[in-house]
Amino acid sequence: MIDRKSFRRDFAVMGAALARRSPSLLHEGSSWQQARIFDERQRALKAELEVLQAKRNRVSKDIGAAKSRGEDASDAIGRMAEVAGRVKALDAETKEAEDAFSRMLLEIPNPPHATTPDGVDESDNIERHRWGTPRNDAVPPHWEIGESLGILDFEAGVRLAGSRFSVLRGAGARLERALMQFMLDLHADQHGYEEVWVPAIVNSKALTGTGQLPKFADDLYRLEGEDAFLIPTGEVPITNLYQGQILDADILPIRHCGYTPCFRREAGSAGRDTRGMIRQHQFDKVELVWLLPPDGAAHALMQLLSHAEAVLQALALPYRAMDLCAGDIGFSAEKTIDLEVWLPSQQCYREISSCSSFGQFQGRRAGIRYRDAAGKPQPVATLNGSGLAIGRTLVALLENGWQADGRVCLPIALQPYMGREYL
RNA sequence: GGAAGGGUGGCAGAGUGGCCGAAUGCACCGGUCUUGAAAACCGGCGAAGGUAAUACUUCCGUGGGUUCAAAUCCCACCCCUUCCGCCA
Repeated sequence: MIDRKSFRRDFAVMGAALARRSPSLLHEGSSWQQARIFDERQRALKAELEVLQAKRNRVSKDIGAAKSRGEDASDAIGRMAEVAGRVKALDAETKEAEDAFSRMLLEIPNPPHATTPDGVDESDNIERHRWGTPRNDAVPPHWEIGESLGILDFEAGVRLAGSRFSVLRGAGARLERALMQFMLDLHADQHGYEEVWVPAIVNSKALTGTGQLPKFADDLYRLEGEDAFLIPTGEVPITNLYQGQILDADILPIRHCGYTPCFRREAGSAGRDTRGMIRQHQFDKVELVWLLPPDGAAHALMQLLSHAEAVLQALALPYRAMDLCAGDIGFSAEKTIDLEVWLPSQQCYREISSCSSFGQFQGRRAGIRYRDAAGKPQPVATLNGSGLAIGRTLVALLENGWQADGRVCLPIALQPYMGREYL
């Protein structure tokens, strides 16, 4: 959520930043425009209401005092009955305007950070750096490799749940498990994250806290008849661990890693990546989450990124890092750096990790605060990134480790977890 | 799912219509004392809006109602604890 005070004070500046995402965000009738209208209305009503409330409180106190002296107060009580009625009506009106204002604010995305480059879509993203040497020989797509090894079964996935679900068998299932364990061990032991294990079902409040709701309900699986959703990413439960809390500054930064399954309806991505396990309704991910004072966020994002990169490097997977442009970053993010792994069958880089800084946007929405040097509660800054998406890592390992003899060579780091060198 | 009890500030816990944004204790912050620390003593100490600063307003699980006035009374809902049922 954007800051209300800045919204009022720096309306033009903030609007200009938002326009970098898309000029349509500022159009007539947009949440941005409506928010301003409701805010003005809400403030005017509140001013009027508070004067009345003050009067009511004052006179009520006098009535109480008079009664305790044994005096008759029926005259004042009669006059206050009318005030009470007006307070009630005005209060309802004020609440309505306030709620409308809040609803609009929740629909406004985070203004991009100054260091987020201009651009409208992914073609405007800017490469920061590359690592590793991509192979250029002909490699079959991962689904062919997996099926011929008997470790990937897409038909079974369809039978059980429909398209975009898959089944792993034998060494494939073990590889999925090995990757989770390897990644968690790396982050917990080498990078100093505290590992957490969290629910894969959360309520709407948690999803509002991190920004998935109210705007993106269509992307989520909702449990029927309950205020409960399958998580689209571990970011939601892990960040919301601290929802509504005021944290002591000396425990910051808080840094968590955690494995969760992720569930996405993929509404609107029909036809994209329909084959294979690049885009599934259910996938596994190891997530990295930071909570910290805002001034450390930029530096922390670079550290977080390096932790995600460490996984790719340990697995000897070539990748590149991309600065996402203002038109391509997610709703809650102010800055995002994607890691894209080389997929030889497609001869291109594909997203495998997304590392974002949210500024105080999520801290404000989720009510996660810390005490600054003056002891004042302030929203924390949050950061998160995939470290990494497991399914896509498995895909990358199959293709990058594939040999002409049909076998797949496993990276050394994974061999202890797999108990073998080849698939 | 059934029954009973309960949700108050960082924590514990008092408060059953006005003098309550809320006793008290702990924790925390500042000070006195001390070589230093502890103890003791003195003072401070919830959040949000609002203001130049005050004032003022709101918040006692959530939402509604009664009343001049609600933490306190009424209704609905949510959550927690314990017991029973079920269960990995």
